[in-house]
Amino acid sequence: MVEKPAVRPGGRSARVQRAVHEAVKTLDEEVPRDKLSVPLVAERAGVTPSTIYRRWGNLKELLADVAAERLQPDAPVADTGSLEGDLMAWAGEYMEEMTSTPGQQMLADTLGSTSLEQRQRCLKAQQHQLQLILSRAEARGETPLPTVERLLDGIMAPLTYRLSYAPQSLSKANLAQWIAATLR
Amino acid sequence: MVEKPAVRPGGRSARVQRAVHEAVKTLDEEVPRDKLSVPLVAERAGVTPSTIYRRWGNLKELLADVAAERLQPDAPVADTGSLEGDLMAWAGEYMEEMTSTPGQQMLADTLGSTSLEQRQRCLKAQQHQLQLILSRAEARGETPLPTVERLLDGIMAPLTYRLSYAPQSLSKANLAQWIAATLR
DNA sequence: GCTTTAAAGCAAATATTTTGCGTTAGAGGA
DNA sequence: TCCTCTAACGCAAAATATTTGCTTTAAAGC
Repeated sequence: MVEKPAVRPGGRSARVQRAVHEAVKTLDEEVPRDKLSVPLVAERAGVTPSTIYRRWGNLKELLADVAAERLQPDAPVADTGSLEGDLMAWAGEYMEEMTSTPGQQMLADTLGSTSLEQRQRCLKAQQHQLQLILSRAEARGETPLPTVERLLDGIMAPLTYRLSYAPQSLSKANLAQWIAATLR
Repeated sequence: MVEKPAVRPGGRSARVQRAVHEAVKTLDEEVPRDKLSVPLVAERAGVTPSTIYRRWGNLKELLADVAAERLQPDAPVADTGSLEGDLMAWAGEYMEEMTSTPGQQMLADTLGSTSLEQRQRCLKAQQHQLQLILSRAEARGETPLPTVERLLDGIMAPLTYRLSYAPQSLSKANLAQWIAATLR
């Protein structure tokens, strides 16, 4: 049904994937969104357009794939010493990243994609990060601890909702309030 | 900067807009999404493709425009006799609509659009509906009343988040719980 | 090494998008 | 009511992008 992104992870396939992803990321900073095209990406990546069409289908899905990958956490979550602090640090950084122009693009790319798969990757990553934060809180002996689900509904959901519908209305104060209310 | 959708509301312009919107809506039920194209819509609507390109820019923006329009409430909100009941009825209907395949498409179309404008239209509509429900509750003497903002953060945000990231995990029970927690 | 094959390249065939210019319909004034 | 003005549309040619059939390449597995 759905092809895995890297059937032959070690070789040419992987090289092409890296080159194409890299090309998308650099071009996205150089050209306005409506000028970004498959042939342009292909040229920068040093591959033929048909390779991209055969592998990703169309520009939209390629962009969703790249965005989903970029949303995978690369840096470990900071340890501030408290659950509330960790949440504020992590979600605050996420908020900052996603209110920027490229961040807004990434959000639109993932949410606009036809395939649920990419969004599920992002959700998994968020769940994983939150679980990590919760485990640390548990090790510290903080209690009572909320569930990951509760953190998603209480913090990430309103954050994401506003990132999409009213990004200019977002502030750290908002975030702090959601976190406090969710931990109460 | 951003052209108003109907500069000459009474005439040919409006007719073309209606025909194009109508064409998108019917075609969206007939052909798979990746077969939907501007030329196809143009033919069905009885206009030339260049008209659509000049007016909407590209397919993505056209779809976002149509989706935003469809998300404008047409039916008045049911009056169930209580704030909680009204919220459950209204949000429940929304949830049902948006978990369907065309609903998921509409959501992706609006959230994937480059222009914030369309999403703001949807937000305005939701705020308006919620305000209506709150006003009725106030007339009934229900108290204390939450703010519209609180309803958005507590109910619509988690609903929307799950509609995008994990639609299969949604249930009426979830919704009821968010509503109850938000009114508490 | 050899064989096998998934994925890439190439190029021709289609399809879509853009653009310049002529035409039309409706808004606003006389 | 008629006239004028112009935004929006139609048309068709040019420019781009997408699809497709076939060939070639490189990496996996023996």
